[in-house]
Amino acid sequence: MIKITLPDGSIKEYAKGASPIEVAKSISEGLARNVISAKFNDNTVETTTPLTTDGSLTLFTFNDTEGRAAFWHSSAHVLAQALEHLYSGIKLTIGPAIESGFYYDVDFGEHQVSDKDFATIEKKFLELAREKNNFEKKSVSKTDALNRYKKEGNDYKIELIEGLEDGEITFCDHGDFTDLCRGGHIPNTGIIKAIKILSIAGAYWRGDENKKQLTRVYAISFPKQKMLTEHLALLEEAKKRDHRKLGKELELFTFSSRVGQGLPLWLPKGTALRKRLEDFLTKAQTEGGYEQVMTPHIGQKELYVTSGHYEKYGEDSFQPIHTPKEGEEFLLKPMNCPHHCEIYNSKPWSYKDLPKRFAEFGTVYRYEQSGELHGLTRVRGFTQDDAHIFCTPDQLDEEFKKVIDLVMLVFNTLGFSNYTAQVSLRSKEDNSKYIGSEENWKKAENAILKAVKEKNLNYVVEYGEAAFYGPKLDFMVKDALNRSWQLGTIQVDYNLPERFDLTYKGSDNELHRPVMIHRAPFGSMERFIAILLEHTGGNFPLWLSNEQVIILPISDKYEKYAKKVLNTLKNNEIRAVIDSRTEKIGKKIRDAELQKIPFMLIVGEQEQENGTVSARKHKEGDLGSSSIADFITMMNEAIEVSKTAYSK
RNA sequence: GCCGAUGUAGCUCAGCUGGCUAGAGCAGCUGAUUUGUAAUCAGCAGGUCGUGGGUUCGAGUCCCUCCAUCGGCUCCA
Repeated sequence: MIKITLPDGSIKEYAKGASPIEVAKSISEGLARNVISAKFNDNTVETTTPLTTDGSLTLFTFNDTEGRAAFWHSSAHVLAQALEHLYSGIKLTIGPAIESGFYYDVDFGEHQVSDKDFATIEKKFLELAREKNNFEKKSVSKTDALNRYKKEGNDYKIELIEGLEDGEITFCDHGDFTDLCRGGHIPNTGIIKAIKILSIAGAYWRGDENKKQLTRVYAISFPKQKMLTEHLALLEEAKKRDHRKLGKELELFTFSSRVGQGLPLWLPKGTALRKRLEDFLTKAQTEGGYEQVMTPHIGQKELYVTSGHYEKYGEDSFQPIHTPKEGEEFLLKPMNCPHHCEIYNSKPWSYKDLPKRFAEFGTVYRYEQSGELHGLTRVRGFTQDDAHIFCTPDQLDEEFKKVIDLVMLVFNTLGFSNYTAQVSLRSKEDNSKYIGSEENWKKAENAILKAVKEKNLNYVVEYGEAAFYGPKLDFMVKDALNRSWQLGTIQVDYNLPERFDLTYKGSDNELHRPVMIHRAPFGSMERFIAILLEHTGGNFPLWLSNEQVIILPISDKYEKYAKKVLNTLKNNEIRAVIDSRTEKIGKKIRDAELQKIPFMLIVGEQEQENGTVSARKHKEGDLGSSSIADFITMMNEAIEVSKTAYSK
């Protein structure tokens, strides 16, 4: 007998060799039906794996992340099987589960696959799934494994197997299909009831653009058809929050192919919104001891050669601007730091002057690859809410923590509670793309790690994500379709101060090197507004809305009174407009609702006589009538609340 | 940059396998209506069908180039 500890702490005895599914059966038939994956002593096991020792067992259903991973990973096997049935001679590579579904990377050889083939693939998939074949894992010797794929001529699998230790290689069979696999499957294929091929895309083998590009088939599967239908409906809903769609509807920004790819044009309403965000941050920064500076949009090439940016990005960026003078070259400013370094260099500093905090809404231009451009989140011309802090080494920790506080203020005020703090460090393997001494990198990394710990931030460490001159603390936020974007960023830099020979006079009367912090709480105005749009669906917090109130006269007889109300609101710093079209009130309300204006004021005969307004709240409806003064009081309170709505 | 898809009026879309002057709704303009909590009615106007080439008696429809957009990959100072 073996003793099995269950998640609730209870311990039950089973015959040696009992499988997780048998354990589930002993608890309830219903559970046994739904169990699709299991973990035994922290190892993922098949539901049919015989358990031979005492240990703790966790059972997973589709409701668990682990269960879904097993479900989707198993689905990838069936997808591969379906593809092998439909396309002869294809080479399989890898097929993992992802956050939402799974994919399989395939070398289709001569075959051309496009979205017109999705229906056929789905049909074959379901046909194979319905065979209800069990997933069976087996150990294979390295030689046998290699021989199998050598026979098939599948170099990808051979490469994978060569990276594995003999003795740890396993295959998984179901029906007529076998794949190299470390395991973690659902009991049988019959559990998969619904499948949707979502898209196909090119993906480089091993993520290396110098290697062959494979075809990646993305799909998602479910144990019930209804779940698939719901999932697809959810995707449709998310598309309605797409910032590109909302930006157009709300007239915030546009693009013109004549101006150029990735070069956003800010419309009046978008500009007003952006200005409001800039004002909000400027105020917070002024309180935090920052000083505003301004620098030009171009700089001599030498400036970026000094900073190291030219060597790193010069070839793949906008090329130098030439002047009538021989050999004179300017670059469009791709970042503000070198300019700010030169501002620092404009006079000698004492340790008593530091820290200096130079802030600028600095517009920069980067030649992003055409395939990378994406609405406002990835553009070629954008404005960073940039600042550079020059401080003594002693001040670094304190300054870094203050910047974290500032980022948190921004995120809390705008409701980004769902962020990931990511400590972006150098690659573990290849340090060739970074500049600066090992010692300085270590110091910078330690400063960041110390600060996040002292600030009690939940953070993840990502290797290979550092900037070439230093490590970063990045604040990642997801868009409507769950894609992660870097918004806020804080970077510690010991390198640029050296390259620009920045100094300050210490109390010892010697020259010392300051440390530099690069930081941008929004990241860029463009990307931040894009993500804000997707999070709010265009229903901005009241303090940020361009039009907080729209006045809707019942007919043009009440135009005069409407204007009086408008002026009263304006005198009280409430942003309002009048809809004076000769439309029926229902139409005006509908249009105001579609424009997502937070409050509507209906004014007609009654209101004019009594000096009142009838308020209506966006999405919520009639609030009843009140005096203008009472409405203003209510508005001012609501605006204040909207500034702190998300703070804890 | 790479793989795949898409591109018809300001917006959302129709236009089957190539066949008469390219359609609709909304938005716009004009007129009528003076309206009470999500669309008043009528009329008018609006498109070199992304661009340039080609095939054809004939191209929005088929082929190629380029441009732009979308989903990924790679990249992201």
